[in-house]
Amino acid sequence: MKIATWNVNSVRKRTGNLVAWLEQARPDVVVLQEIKAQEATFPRLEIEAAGYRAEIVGQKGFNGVALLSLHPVEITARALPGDASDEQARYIEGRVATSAGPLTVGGLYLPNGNPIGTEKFTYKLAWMERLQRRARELLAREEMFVLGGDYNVCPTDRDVYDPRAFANDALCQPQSRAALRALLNLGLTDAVRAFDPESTCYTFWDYQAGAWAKDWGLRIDHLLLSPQAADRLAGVGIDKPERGRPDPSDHVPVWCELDVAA
DNA sequence: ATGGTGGCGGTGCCA
Repeated sequence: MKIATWNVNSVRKRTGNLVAWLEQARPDVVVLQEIKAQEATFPRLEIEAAGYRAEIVGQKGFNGVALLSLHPVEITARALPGDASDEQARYIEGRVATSAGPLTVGGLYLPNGNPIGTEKFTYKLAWMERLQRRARELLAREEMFVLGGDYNVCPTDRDVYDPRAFANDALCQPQSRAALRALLNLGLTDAVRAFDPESTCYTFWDYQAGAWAKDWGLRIDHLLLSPQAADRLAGVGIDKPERGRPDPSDHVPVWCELDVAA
């Protein structure tokens, strides 16, 4: 089974690119971030015509996440537990059946947190604490899960085209990185790094300043796997050509292949 | 060069 994540930066603006990618890449499950849409404006017909069922947690104008699947899904969360007052649409989670038992897929859009020194950065760190608690709950089940999404954290300086330029950026703060490491230290596997510990493996290139042409990228979209999922990890990929298409998102899809059947 | 680009929504905010 192929599990993917993609920050599409408006699902309406990206409907053409998204459907073409779904037809070609054919992920079994994909989580989308920054759909910037609610049900009324979500391109459900186009996505269903490509063979996918779609569950969304929408928000007008900002944020918004979705879970698309070729197979039946039981939605297990429409928000990250731990703060009932948090109204931002940043988390969706579902379960699909596989030949090796249930697979839980979480899709997350982790707060950007800029600028540091503000309540936005505080919110980011608090959100990461909640994500760690959710990961602990899922780990206790001793089942396969994948937490995929736009983490808005560059794990190390190797994941940044110019670490000095990002020294004061929320994506590269020691606290952000420590919170991501804490998640990994629970026993999760960064799927891309499991296969490629050295290359840059960027997943995002800013629209500004010709970043794509100069390969000024960041690695901020990740797939974190439970031990039971990591044991079946068969391959990973970053669909970099998507960034070079007309009207691209500033992020590209990241996917992993698990050695299980639907 | 304190810029630059893109999306939303119809003005600044967010990334």
